[in-house]
Amino acid sequence: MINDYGIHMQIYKALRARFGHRRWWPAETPFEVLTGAVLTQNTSWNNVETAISGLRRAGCMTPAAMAAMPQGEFQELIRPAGYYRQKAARLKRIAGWVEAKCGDDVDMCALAAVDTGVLREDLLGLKGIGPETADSILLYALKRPVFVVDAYTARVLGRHGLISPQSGYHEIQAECEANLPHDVDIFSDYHAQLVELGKRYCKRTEPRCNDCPLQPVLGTAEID
DNA sequence: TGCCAGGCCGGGT
DNA sequence: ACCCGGCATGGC
Repeated sequence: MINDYGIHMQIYKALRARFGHRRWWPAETPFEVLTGAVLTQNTSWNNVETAISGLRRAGCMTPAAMAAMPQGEFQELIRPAGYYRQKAARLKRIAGWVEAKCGDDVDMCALAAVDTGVLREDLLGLKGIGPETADSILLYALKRPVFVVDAYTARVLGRHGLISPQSGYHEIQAECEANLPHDVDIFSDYHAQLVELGKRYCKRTEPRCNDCPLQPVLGTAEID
């Protein structure tokens, strides 16, 4: 059977045929995924890349180096990513937490032993890590089968009537996880595909998806 | 040139 | 349990 997993698997196949396999998350190490996940909060990835390059050049893309860096100097390094005073304080504390758990290990191997649910709660307990950031770290850095919901996901699925307009993070996540195989590669690539679709066809400033590649899958019953 | 980008926190209802 | 203002830079 092809359609065992329902509508989301069909959408995924259509998007993948259209866009090809996406390479996500763009990062050299798991610790860099974590760093990027915090820096990209309500911020364009282009700005985050500038900040990440600076951190790499400064030798600051490791838990111990980041935790030890003077606050003012660290602020200047991440300034291009915006909200730099907030993010500097939070990210340095998060780096300290990682160092306490893993030492100066950019692969954060020690976290591999921790149960996903426990790890998620630990991450959510850190100031500066909310649901999306926690799940991005779990999926893209630590390879746990957790579906990530972001602004693109909610907008794309909402405009196609696949979720109710008032559904929150966990409802959207549950809807996707219930209709896909719990597989890290599927979750990763599907999320990346939805972002690509959003960027190209489902911009926030436009009232609806134009020329949407999903129409063959969804039929004509488009909802706003 | 104002609006937006791969959210989260804290205080208020 | 929601709702809101604040946080800040760079691109279009």
